[in-house]
Amino acid sequence: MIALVDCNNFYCSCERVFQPELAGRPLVVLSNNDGCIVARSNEVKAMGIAMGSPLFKVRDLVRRHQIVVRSSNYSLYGDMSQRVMRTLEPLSPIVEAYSIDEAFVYLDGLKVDIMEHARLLRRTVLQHTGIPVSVGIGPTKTLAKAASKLAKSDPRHEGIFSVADPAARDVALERLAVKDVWGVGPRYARMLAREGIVTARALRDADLAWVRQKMTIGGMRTVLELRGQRCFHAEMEPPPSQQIVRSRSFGRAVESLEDLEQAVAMHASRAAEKLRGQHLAAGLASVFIATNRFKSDSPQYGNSITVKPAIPTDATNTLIACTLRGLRRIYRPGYAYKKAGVMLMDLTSATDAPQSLFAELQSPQSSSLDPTLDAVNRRFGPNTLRYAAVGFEHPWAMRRQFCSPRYTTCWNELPAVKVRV
DNA sequence: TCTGGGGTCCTAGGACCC
DNA sequence: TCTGGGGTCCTAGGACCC
Repeated sequence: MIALVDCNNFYCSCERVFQPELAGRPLVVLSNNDGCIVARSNEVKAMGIAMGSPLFKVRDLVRRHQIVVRSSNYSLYGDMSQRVMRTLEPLSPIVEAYSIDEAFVYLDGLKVDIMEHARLLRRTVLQHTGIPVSVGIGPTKTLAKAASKLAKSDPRHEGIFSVADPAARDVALERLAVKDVWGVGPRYARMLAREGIVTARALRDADLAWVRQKMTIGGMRTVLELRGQRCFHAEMEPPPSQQIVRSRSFGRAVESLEDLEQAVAMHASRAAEKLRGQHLAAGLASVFIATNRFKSDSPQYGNSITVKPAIPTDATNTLIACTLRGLRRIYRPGYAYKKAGVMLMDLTSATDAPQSLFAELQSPQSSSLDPTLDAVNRRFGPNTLRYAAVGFEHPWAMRRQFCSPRYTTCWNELPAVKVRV
């Protein structure tokens, strides 16, 4: 069996650990710029305030119910998450940290009473960290997730629910809405509802070939998992990242190229830090900017461009140089920009990249306006100049660059207001 | 003028997760 | 006035090569 250990209202619970007087009081934690509600205490959930609600839309409720409002503190949550995971580790041979607030705890091979062990997990995490958790138990990850939803649905379960028993499973899955199944998002839920499938049980019993056709291979795996067949296995160490994104909305819209340059340079530098933290090098760097998509009455513009360094790199100044060149090409004056970001892609192991180049970049004698280019050209010869902004190796790649909407689409000419980044 | 078959790589778009 | 920030996977189709 697998137990999913899920921290209740995680960010709110973390805040309460350090401010116990918040216990029992309605509490929300906000996203960046204090824009949206990203965590709600049970009291707030009971008021019907939805996850992701913009704060300004629920101001009245917040005032009326004296809801306590907190900005988010991600280093605190990351630290608390680690404490929870470390607490779980001695209690199971395999603990897979799935997200900041969830872990799959494998009970296979443990000679214990499963419900008793679930109570132990719950009690120990609460004692060691102060975080309340729910535990869902099932033979597959999807069923354990389903069980944890049910554990939270009724306080009489005291935070623990099991679908280990096949006979009880039918009743349990009948009670679970199909939209609450792991792997079924809003789009699939709507499609399934049109087909008359509204419960987890109905999805489990649906025709496999039909599911495969309508929901692709992932949907098929979900159904098999609901039937008790394991398709999603434990991943002990996370696979290396395929992309690294750093982006933020601005607190206030900006118009000037200089402001955007500052933001993009900062994002590039933070993204490069993340990159080096994972010992990776980036083969492509993308930069994107966008206006405020919620302001449908003001002119909209959004664009992105992908820039290719001559060689995969993890050097901050190279990545800043690339992204700033890209930015200058997509920047259009006269718009109120609300968001900017940098994405690093085509990631490879940094040990495969020529380290000495980076050593060279560190050295203070690089002097020209673009020390990165200097270093690259000294090392690889002047032809390496097809570096950065317009750097594509083949004529057809160049053509694609100018034809592909990804690189060139500007929405400001279109009647429909649509911003893509 | 019309016409093959097999393969790879890349991208866009759509879905999902937290 | 004020609306988050990361990620992944799958599929179809286009462009290329021989």
